[in-house]
Amino acid sequence: MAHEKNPDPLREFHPHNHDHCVSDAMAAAERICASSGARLTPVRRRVLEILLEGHRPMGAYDVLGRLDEEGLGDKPPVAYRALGFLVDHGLAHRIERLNAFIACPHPEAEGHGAAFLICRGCGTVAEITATLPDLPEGFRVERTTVEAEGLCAACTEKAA
Amino acid sequence: MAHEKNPDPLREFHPHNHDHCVSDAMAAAERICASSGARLTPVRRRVLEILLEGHRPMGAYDVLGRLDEEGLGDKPPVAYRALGFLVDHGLAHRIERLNAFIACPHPEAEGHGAAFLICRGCGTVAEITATLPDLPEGFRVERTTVEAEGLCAACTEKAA
DNA sequence: ACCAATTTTGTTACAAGATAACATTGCCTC
DNA sequence: GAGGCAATGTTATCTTGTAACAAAATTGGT
Repeated sequence: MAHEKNPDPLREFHPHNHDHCVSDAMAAAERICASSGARLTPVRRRVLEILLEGHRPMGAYDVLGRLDEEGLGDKPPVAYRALGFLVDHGLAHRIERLNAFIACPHPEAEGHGAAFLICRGCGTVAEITATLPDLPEGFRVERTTVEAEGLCAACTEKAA
Repeated sequence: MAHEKNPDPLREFHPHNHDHCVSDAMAAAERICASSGARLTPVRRRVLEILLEGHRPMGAYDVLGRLDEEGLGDKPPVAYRALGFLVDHGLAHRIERLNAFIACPHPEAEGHGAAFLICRGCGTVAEITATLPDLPEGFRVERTTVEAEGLCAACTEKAA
């Protein structure tokens, strides 16, 4: 099987073989779409690749710029629609604090409460799994946004 | 003393004497600014009142519209600067999912990790205190954004 | 009281982010 | 191959947010 459960949650902050991230996540995306009947069309697939290759949060207009270079579209809705599809299917996430999008590194482990560590030094974002504790009764939670901004280990050292 | 520790965290979802929210929070804001040397100037004070009276998240341009009606300014930086001041001093919070701002109902209980319950039915937002569990070592968290979208009890019933 | 330094306000002009609305094309099903 | 639905193409506009600089007000030192 393909997905161990996110072996090193802070992997993003260290050097690692990034080609594997891309190919693993693309394969997972194919499986997910195949099994749910969702259509991973060329633009959608390419946007996911762009996010995975970028390996950092990208604004919709950053993505659109890439699409434009490749002749895949130059109007905002092109990017927003593809990104919307990816987010809806759990293949990418929106980082609210950054108005940006990032590929999900392990989309098959989903249902999970995703949380994000955002390094303000280097801009790297790591996705981790975090469950919110003890919210009061009487409110039915449907979606959560959990984002922590701070400094990764390397940037903390540099700043010292 | 003024602040018990947020007796009913879901108060926002029920009828309550809202004048008390406004006057209590304004008094707390005065104390906080006085003790920290921050200047609660007329526009800043009025923006805080507007947020408290609105009692729900308001966009910067909603606030600006109110200021304009009152002759206090009609250019975006006027609103953004006042809102920035209030957020910096813990008197208001930014709700990232909504690109909006809401007054903090108990600014003197701060240092707290604020979290927000956003009802997608009625638009009400309640601020609660929640501490994030077990983030991995090796990342120094400075600020957190925790927002949960869902349905409050009343809206859940209506939807049933 | 006066001066210098700092903070706050006023204003212009944009930059950046996002979507509504509608026309067109492609895809699947019967 | 006709009808229905999903996806794309396109226009135009709307919302949100800021950089940059000028002017005024406040503070603090002497």
